Amino acid sequence: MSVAENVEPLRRPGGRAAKVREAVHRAVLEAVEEHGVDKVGIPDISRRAGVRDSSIYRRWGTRENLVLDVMLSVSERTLPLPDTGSLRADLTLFATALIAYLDTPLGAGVARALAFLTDSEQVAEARKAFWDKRYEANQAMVTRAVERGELPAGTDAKTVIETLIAPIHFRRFLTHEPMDDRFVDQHVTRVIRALQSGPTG
Amino acid sequence: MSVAENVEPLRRPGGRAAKVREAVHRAVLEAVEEHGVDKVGIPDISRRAGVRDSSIYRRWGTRENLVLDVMLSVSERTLPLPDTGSLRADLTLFATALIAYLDTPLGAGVARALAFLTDSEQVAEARKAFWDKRYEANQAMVTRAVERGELPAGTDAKTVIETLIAPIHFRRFLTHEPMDDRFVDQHVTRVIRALQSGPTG
Amino acid sequence: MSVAENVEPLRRPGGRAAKVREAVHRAVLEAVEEHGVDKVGIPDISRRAGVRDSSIYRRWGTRENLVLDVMLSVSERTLPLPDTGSLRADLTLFATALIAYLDTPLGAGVARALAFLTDSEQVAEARKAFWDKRYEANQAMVTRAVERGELPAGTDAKTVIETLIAPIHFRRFLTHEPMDDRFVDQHVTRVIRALQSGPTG
Amino acid sequence: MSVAENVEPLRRPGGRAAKVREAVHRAVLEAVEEHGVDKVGIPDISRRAGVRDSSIYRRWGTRENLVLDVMLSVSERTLPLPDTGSLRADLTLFATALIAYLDTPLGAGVARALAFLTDSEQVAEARKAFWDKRYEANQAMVTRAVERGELPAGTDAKTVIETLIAPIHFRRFLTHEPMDDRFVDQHVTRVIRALQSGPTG
DNA sequence: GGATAAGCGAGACGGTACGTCTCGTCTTTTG
DNA sequence: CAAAAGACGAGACGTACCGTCTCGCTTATCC
Repeated sequence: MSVAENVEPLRRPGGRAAKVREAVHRAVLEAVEEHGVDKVGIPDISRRAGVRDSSIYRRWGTRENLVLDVMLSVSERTLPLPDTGSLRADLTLFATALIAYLDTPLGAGVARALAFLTDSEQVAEARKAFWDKRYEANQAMVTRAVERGELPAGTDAKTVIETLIAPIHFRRFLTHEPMDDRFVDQHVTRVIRALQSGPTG
Repeated sequence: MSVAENVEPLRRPGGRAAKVREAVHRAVLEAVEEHGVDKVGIPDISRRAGVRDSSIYRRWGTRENLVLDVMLSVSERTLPLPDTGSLRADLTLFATALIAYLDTPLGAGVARALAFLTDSEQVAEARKAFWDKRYEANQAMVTRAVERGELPAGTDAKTVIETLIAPIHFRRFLTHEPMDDRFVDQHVTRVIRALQSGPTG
Repeated sequence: MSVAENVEPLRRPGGRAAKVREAVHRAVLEAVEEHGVDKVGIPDISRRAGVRDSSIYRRWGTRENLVLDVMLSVSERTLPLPDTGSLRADLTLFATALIAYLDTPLGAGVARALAFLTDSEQVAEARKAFWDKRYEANQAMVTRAVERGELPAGTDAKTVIETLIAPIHFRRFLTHEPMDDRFVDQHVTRVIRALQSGPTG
Repeated sequence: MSVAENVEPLRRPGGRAAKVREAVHRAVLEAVEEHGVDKVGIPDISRRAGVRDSSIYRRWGTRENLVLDVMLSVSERTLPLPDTGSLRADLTLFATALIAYLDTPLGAGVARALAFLTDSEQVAEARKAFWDKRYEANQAMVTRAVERGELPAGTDAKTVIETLIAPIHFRRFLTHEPMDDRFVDQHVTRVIRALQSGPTG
């Protein structure tokens, strides 16, 4: 049971309810892009959307629910799934796109929201769903590499993706270190090595 | 010039100033451990420390400054620097300790604070200092491995540490996936492979 | 447009808004009577009225607005309008009543508030309205005296009242000299003489 | 026992004590002229005078004492004592000068301070002294008029002055109505009439 | 198509955090 | 050791935000 379903009264599209929902969603995205996810306040949203704050509270209950709902509805926008015929090129492209996306207020907002919203049943669920989808979406990239013999048979797609994206998120959100093409290149090299069979220390 | 220096009037230890400082620091740590870093409010701190909120504002100016100061003053507590004679064992021990530390309210608090405090000159500085120290503290582990021939000559210590800790932080703060010994073992294996010379895709 | 109108959301009497308003007004009057108008603080009012300070700020914005609003709403309570058939008796009665009223915490409070509130558009307006009403309310006293021939035709009512009340306020607020019946008697005598035609030096 | 004596440690003039005193006095006058007597704050004074606030507190104890002390030391500046040979002209000149003086920040400040400082033994004393001196200073004006036969023998000087200045203070401090030459002229006329023997209603 | 139920606009309010400012006291440091 | 320097305690002031509630009206839905 997703937050959205929990929270969204299913009404005929185009009706008043839908209009309010869209206006508010748009407003939240706008606000997130401007000030970051933890500065988004209901009054601001209310003004931007031209919707009374009481209506927002009636529908979403709390700021957190609202933000979460919007973030999830937006998490659909998946990153490009490269298919160049080479694992190295695929990973490089994907990493570059991810870095660019995370520099987007939206990209950063979604990740931050998922990461740092106060924990609750719903948030945990939403988070899991989000990352599951992320991992799943990029499975093909790995499958193809295995088929091409670039990765050992039985390689776990999720592990590959995680190994690839973890340091990127780490730099982006924890250390705030910049990432240039050189970093991406070396990082991809390490990822590929990490996934080969070979010496284990 | 660190935040702490910027903010702390250097007075004779044991004097009133020092007493207030200590009480407030203790209170912040307590509060961080209880509710997490972003729920720490001045009134709460004020009550816990038995220090007037106005005194806190006089000294630290804003909540953010205060939290940052405390987090930094605590960042001294460095993690153990294992020296078992084997890179694999060293990394395993370190990773395990890190995971345990990050499950500590304090460990989580420090990282979250550094990661998510509203950006400012000071916060950026403090963050850089924190991570620099982290990386530097663990340099010996790598140096010794290189000397033992477990890692190629010229291996960058920072890269090793980053490769090791990034996925741990990623899981801890972004995906919130649990990490058991098996994960650590496989992860360390990947890290060691990643740092060898070998196929690059 | 008076402060009160500016500030008072006209809501259904008996509703919550009205209850809050009344509680606060009552509290302000109480406080004014106890400590004088310039010691009335929002926290005190808030406690007395059992109304959150934030609600008071929402409605009145500043302490000054609140005090002013209350003072004005109270300025309705007009002094008695004597009609004894004799100007001298009328003035004496009125002066005596005024002196008694100004010794009231409320009377003193209103006058002091009007006199010494920090100047602003609104305060100036309110002050003018207050005194206009005061002067107007007592016009009849003069009109009747003129009709009886006790004062020259064309005598300005406001001048009469001002001549009567100015020294009373002067003593009450500036010199703090006491005023007894003898003072009133002599004062009224001088007022009546002052308003006759006659030698002008 | 005056406030000043009570409060001023008698030190050698020209010494450091005297310097501080002068600087603070000057600062208070400056501040009074700029913002009015009830907005004068110790921090402001402290900055202006280049004297630590704690030094001010050590010497004067409270803001009120300080203001009072300064106001009194300044109350010496007496208004001109006209001597034109005509009561009417004397009163007109005096009234005009008074009005101008009360429009001065200093003039207004002194009167307001005396009128509205929180009541206390000392304030009451100081107030009485101030007005006594005021009345006394202008006695000659009346004496001469009596000698010239412009006022009845036995006319009380204080009454004359009070009758003259009360409405001026009333307008200046209570109603805030402006006073022009025409007002002064008519007012003086009324004062003179009021003090004659004649009909009393 | 008219009754009815759901939701919205409007406007407070309670509760609370934040940060600024002032007054007067107290301690620490310095000449 | 006394005055200067510098907090500190106490508390008012005003702003902003979150979440709740009430009331009246407009829409959508349903009989």
